[in-house]
Amino acid sequence: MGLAKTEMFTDEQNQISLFAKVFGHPARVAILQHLFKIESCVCGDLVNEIGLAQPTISQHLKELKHLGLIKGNVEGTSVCYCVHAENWKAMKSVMNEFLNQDLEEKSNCC
Amino acid sequence: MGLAKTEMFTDEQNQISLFAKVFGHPARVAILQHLFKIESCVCGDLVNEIGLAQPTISQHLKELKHLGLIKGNVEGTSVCYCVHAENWKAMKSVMNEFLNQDLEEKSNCC
DNA sequence: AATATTAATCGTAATATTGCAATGAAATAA
DNA sequence: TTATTTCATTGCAATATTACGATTAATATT
Repeated sequence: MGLAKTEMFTDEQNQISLFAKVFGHPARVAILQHLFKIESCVCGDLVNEIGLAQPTISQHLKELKHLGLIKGNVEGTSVCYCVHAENWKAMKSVMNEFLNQDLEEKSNCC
Repeated sequence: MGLAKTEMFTDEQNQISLFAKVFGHPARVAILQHLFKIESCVCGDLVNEIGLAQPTISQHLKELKHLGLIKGNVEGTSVCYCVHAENWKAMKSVMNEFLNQDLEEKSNCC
């Protein structure tokens, strides 16, 4: 079979894995880093910056947008993409709660 | 084609995406949460806790171990898995650096 | 030794992801 | 209108992932 049924897991587990999955490809990491670095909208030059074809970049942007992590503004013939600040913050809090779980020293058996 | 060539991206981007990918499945998130919650080694009862077959859980554990996030100790016929504290901490710092990037307000165009 | 228990591995089917050429849609420029 | 530019969409082919039955390996128990 393919993927596990989401009913098997908690909403939180599904949400974490959805966020993580979108970060699970270096092209999407690169896109996001670039959007952050430029501190502004970035239009079609993502295709030039990252060495992938335009449809491929477009597809990765679509996934990021679908999750709400970025938003796109049409400006003439080009489209301006930005990090969606509030949604990024919300994602961060979900991921941080997961990543910052602490191990209790008392019962570290391995 | 399949996956992008890692040469196209920075080591950091590849590392982030590798960590994220392993969190990109709810079963692995559930396994890790369980390992944290129990605050100790967990052996075969992961199979009972999570509703997946034993080979499937074993495969997920293998991926987590391969990335170094958990370690396994053989104890008789059973195996005890724990979060690898130092490696988890190292992973956290890589992921936090990525997640905690800040947007500059000055040029938020969208 | 024979049996039971636990977990890893193998093989394979089902599904998802990735990448891109080709094409289409929408706005602009000539 | 007729290019031109920019990006989205479609339609594949290649590859990766997921899940599990069957089997194997290793230890424990009888």
